[in-house]
Amino acid sequence: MVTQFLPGRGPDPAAVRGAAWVARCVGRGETVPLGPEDVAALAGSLQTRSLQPGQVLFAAGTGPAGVWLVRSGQVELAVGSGRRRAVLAMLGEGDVDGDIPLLLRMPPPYTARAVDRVECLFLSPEEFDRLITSRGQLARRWLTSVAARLASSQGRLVGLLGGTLTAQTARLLLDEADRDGRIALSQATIAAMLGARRPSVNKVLGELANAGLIEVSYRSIRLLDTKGLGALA
Amino acid sequence: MVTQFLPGRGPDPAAVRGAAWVARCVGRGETVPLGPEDVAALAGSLQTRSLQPGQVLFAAGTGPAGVWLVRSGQVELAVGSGRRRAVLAMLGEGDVDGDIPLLLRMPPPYTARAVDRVECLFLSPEEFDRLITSRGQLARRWLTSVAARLASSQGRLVGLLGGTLTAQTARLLLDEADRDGRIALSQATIAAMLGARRPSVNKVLGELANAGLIEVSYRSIRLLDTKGLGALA
DNA sequence: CGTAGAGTGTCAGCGTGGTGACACAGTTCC
DNA sequence: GGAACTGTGTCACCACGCTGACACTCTACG
Repeated sequence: MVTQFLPGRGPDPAAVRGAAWVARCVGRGETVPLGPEDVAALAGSLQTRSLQPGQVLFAAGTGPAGVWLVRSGQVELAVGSGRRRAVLAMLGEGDVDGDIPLLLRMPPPYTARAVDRVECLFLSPEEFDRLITSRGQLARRWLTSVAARLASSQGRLVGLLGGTLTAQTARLLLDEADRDGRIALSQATIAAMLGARRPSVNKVLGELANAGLIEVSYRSIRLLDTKGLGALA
Repeated sequence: MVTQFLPGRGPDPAAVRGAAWVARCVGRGETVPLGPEDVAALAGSLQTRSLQPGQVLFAAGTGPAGVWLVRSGQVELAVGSGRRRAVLAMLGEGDVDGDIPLLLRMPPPYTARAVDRVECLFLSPEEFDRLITSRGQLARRWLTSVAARLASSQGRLVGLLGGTLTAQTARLLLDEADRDGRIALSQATIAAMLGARRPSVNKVLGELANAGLIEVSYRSIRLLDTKGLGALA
């Protein structure tokens, strides 16, 4: 499922909407606004792609695939599989990945896999290179996007380095919750994000639920007491 | 101790050397060469600064201080103190930090502190902003620098998520070793980088030394068998 | 040279979290 | 509606790493 801008036939409306969305979501708009030409250049390069649950966006160790921008659904960045699976991050709406291997010219160290059905925008390696090289504002904006990811990665690091499993779990829940205080992750995935095992995470979640801090249901957790969780973390 | 380029009196030789050094070290030179004008602009903005052991480059939660480029010595990026100290990274020659808070317009989440006597180059927030905004090649180059830091942070994340303390230690030693296979860190610092306690790390290092994989001395470890360590990790 | 401070080696006791396993609940799809 | 699958709750046993402590060694510096 691929749609692409065809030069000479007018811009693909889906790509134009996608470009406007990128202009809002990637990096910090407040400080580095994108001009109309930047958005138009984006619209000419973006493809839209749909992925089935379990489908791989790019695999660890393979040649660089391209840049993915998630419009809906969840994407898991993980290393290893089975009992040794370590989850680096979960991408949701507005998140970007795949650019780092291109910038550093090295294969991605982790595998990106769709959890749900996922709708993405996609930039080929060549298009990404061209855009970053030719459009200064876009490069500047991309800089803030990568910086934000670095900050978030360092945040995870801090979360993992300190405290008991309860504290780590509390922090992770606070970090991963969406606006409404919901976390749509299986307990196995949460365990893989913490470097812990599922039974241990299950026990901790049970305790947090008993304390009235969260509500646990199937593949989903709701935060009830953000303050309380913060105190634990 | 501050030297700065004084307009009208010709460029400060130290700043010019510093700028050439930045041109070599920051980001990936192969793919994004800096032009002579870029280097000149850098030379006009860089200050050189010396720091005593224990001195703070910037502190967690304070307003953004500026961009630091380490020319010699070690800088520790840490959160918390005492028993709860978590070390995010150790900066050595060629490493950069302090730009992320500027790009994201938020206070740094960790404190940067000199371990040794440290020689740095420094860019004020305003100069950094000006350079990144006006010099496209430099922004592009900086993008690869931040991308490299993100990759390294994710590497630490993977290291922490899996395996026993022995495996984590082996990975950390491999990551932190310099060209000659030396690691100049106290065992307390290694522990703080692993989210573990010093006695545990000491025990692991003893085992690794007994196995002939490393050699442990005062504030310093030498790798003897990189392959063997890799097998453990 | 001698002292203060930082870093290292080591230990017994304890507790958190891992292991492996099984039963059951919720979801999906035919 | 029922089968197949994925996710959750729970348990007894065990081990790895934490705690707190103390003695010793190395280095820096007056």
